[in-house]
Formats: sequence, structure tokens, C-alpha cells
Amino acid sequence: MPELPEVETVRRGIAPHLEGARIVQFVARRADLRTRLPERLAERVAGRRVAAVRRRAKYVLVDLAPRGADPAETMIVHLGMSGRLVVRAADGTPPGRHEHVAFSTDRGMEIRFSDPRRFGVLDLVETARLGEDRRFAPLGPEPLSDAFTTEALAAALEGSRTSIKAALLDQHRVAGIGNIYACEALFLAGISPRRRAGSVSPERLARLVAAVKDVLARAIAAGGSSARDYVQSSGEAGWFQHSWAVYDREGQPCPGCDCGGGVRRVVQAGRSTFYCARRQR
DNA sequence: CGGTTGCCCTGGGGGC
DNA sequence: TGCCCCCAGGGCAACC
Repeated sequence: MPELPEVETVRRGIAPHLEGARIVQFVARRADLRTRLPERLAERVAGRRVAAVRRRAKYVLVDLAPRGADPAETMIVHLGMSGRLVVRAADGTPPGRHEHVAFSTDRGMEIRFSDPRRFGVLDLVETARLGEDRRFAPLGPEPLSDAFTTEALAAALEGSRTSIKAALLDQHRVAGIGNIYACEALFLAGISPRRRAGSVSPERLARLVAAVKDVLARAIAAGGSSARDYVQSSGEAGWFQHSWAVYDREGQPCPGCDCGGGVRRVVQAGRSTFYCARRQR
């Protein structure tokens, strides 16, 4: 699934089409995503004006303006591993097999949520209660915000005996990093993914914070890096070649390093980790 | 309590 | 070509 940069790119892709627009029709074709769609979702959303499209961690947040007695509500979208939000003209084209939800706007555009693996989530919560939602309350800081500092990361990792790689994937310590960018940031910072999280020195944590920000910002600037499941929100298929230094490059030489073994793959907490044993210590 | 494992689901790729 | 196994960007509940 899209990690933070891909979700941010999706947000930027759909925001111009949604912000200020009114949702005129909302259709849910199947309700059994990772969690069930909320009751009466279509009637609760149809007719509402979109106040803003935001992002928190890997969630897209579509803020719906109040309507009559209805308070401001937020549609929460998580793309899971294979989810997409595609913008297209509302031209009546029938939905594809995996397009589970679709909604159109008074500007003649349609947003389709497709998710073959159905690991995604779509929910509706009162905007004022978002902060106490169990999915959002425990989230760590946004890595691209000023709140994500060396000191903040050190505090989040203090005493932790898990690996630094697993810690970076823990959304409660820092939010939005997934498997690809965890690998890439550790490579950039020269830190072994197997090192215990609580034992990384402040100097190296400072490098890691900078590496996380750098790798995420560059991915956003590039439009998000892609994997096979991803399609840019504006609809064009497959954007971009991968430009990863170590992710999915087992056995290949890492950039600027001719160490014999090349990039290694190990499994940590059930997820593949790619790293260079020579450059990462 | 913190950390690790298994599972939710479908599709694509590689090996045979 | 076909089949079968393995793997995949996440998150969470159930376990140690």
C-alpha cells in the first residue's frame, strides 16, 4: 500500500476535485472491506459539501461540512495494500470488479475506490471526535512536521528492545512510514535495521530523522514511488519506475558501494528488510 | 507490558 | 500452458 508519500500524492490528486464541491451521488457496491462500511453511509454522505481533503499518517481524510442537524463529519479512507482512489469524469462507465465504492460531485467528476485485496478501510466519524478515535489518538508525529525531531524520536524509542526497523514501522512512534521507506531511510542514515531501537545514539538518530524527512519529501516530490498495485489518483496507470536504493534489490550492488555481497534481504517481524551490511551498522 | 506471530484477501510471478 | 506455492506497500488481535 501506499505509504505516506503515495497517500499524500493521492490527497493532492483528489483535493482539487473535491474541496468545495458537493457530493451528489454515493454508491457502495460491497461493504466487506477490512472493516464493514458504516450503516447508511450513502445517505449520510450524499448531498454533503466537502470542506477539505487532509491526510494523517496513511489515512486520507475527507471533511464534510455540517448539513442541517448533521455535524461536520470526516470520511476516513485507508488504502490498505492495494487500494486506489481514481478521479475520472462521471461518464457512466460501469464499475470494475474491484471498484467497491464510487461517488460523484456536482462538478461532473467521480472518485472510485478500488481495492482488490480489500485490506482498505472507509469509515465516517464526527470530525470533532477524530482526535479521540482509537485509530488516530495513538499515532505518533507526522515525520515531515516540526514535531518530528531527534529528541522526539529518542523519546519514542527510549528503552525499546525491538529493532530500529520494526520501530520505524510502528505508527505509534512515528506515523506514515511503511516497509519501503523504513528500509530506504535506514540505508540513507547508515544504520543497521537489526540494531536495537533503544540503543541508537543521538547522533545517529539525528541522521535518521534527516534521512526519513529526506526520503519522504523526495518521494512526494517525485509523485510518490510506485509499486505494481498503485495507480496515480488522476487515473493514469503505472507512473514511474522504482528508484529505490535497497528495497526489492536483493543481491544487487547498493548505489555507490561495490561490496561483494550486495543488498541483503532478511525478515523482521514478518516483513522483508533490505539493507547493505557494509554501509549500515 | 512490550514484542512477535498469524491472519484478513486477491493477484501476479516464478518454478516445475 | 497450467498449476502451485510464495510473496506483496498494513493493521490488528491473539499470543508469549
